[in-house]
Amino acid sequence: MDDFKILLERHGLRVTNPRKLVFDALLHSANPLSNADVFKQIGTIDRASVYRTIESLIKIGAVKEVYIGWKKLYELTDTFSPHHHHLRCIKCGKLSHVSDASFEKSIETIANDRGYKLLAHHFEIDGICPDCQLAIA
Amino acid sequence: MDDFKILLERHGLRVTNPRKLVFDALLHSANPLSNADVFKQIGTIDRASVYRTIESLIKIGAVKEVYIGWKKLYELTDTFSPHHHHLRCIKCGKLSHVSDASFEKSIETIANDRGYKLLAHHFEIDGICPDCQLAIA
DNA sequence: TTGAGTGCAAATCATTTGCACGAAA
DNA sequence: TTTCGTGCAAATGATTTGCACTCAA
Repeated sequence: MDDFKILLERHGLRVTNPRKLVFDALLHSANPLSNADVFKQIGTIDRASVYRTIESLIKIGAVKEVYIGWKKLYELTDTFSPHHHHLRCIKCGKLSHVSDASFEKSIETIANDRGYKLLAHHFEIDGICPDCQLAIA
Repeated sequence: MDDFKILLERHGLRVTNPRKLVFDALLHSANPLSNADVFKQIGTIDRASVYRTIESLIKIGAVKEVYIGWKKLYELTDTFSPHHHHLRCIKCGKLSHVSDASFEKSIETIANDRGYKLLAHHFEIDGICPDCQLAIA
């Protein structure tokens, strides 16, 4: 949270209550949250403020967008939580984090081979988790 | 197009003009299209029909959703166009198709290692294409 | 002929914007 | 004090839905 305040200040942004609340909600959530999720979870700030706050937190690099199950969600950037992707169970909705160095490496290779300067990548796996496979069988 | 008609019939769906037009628009487009793109390109059918048509084409497995630059777009499934991912230039917006067998293989490995039954995966690379790198330098 | 599919219009839901007030710096 | 950021409310935009009519089978 201190790092977050410093980041705000470094970008000339004020440390306000809504910004702290949004950051905190994302920090304490195991999964990425939608705009509406953040709004509902906090309860005391306006919808529009949630939109505007998330937007500025993205600008300063504290938050990033991810897509899970075709919805736009938000989570803290790699600065605040380690780089990972999501493995989603389509039955129970459970999300697992995936960190795989060789996978990340092959993404670099793909971009480099084609002469692209790699900036970002987005990745999600949808499947059925072990528990749900048992439940079905 | 004949395969498409057969697919519709196999699912008990009628071969209608809107369905043929939407399929045709996607078939002849080099890039995935948004709902609005399809609507504008066809011009003669209703917005709501585009939504409903795309929805049913997804159900029968003719069309799939892809995310490019955080927008929901549609393209034909692997049945009608080979499996690939997108490499996007954030400067000029150009899209390239990426097919990489070893990459696909590593996705299977990730899912298998974790005991998941792999159903689908979504992947996009954002970068700067060779042309735009030259233009900047 | 007849019911699935369409167009139209209205409803709903998500997101953005303008403005005046409140609170960080 | 002086703006920046917020809440409120209204505007915009995207998507969905109900209904009556049309046309594929």
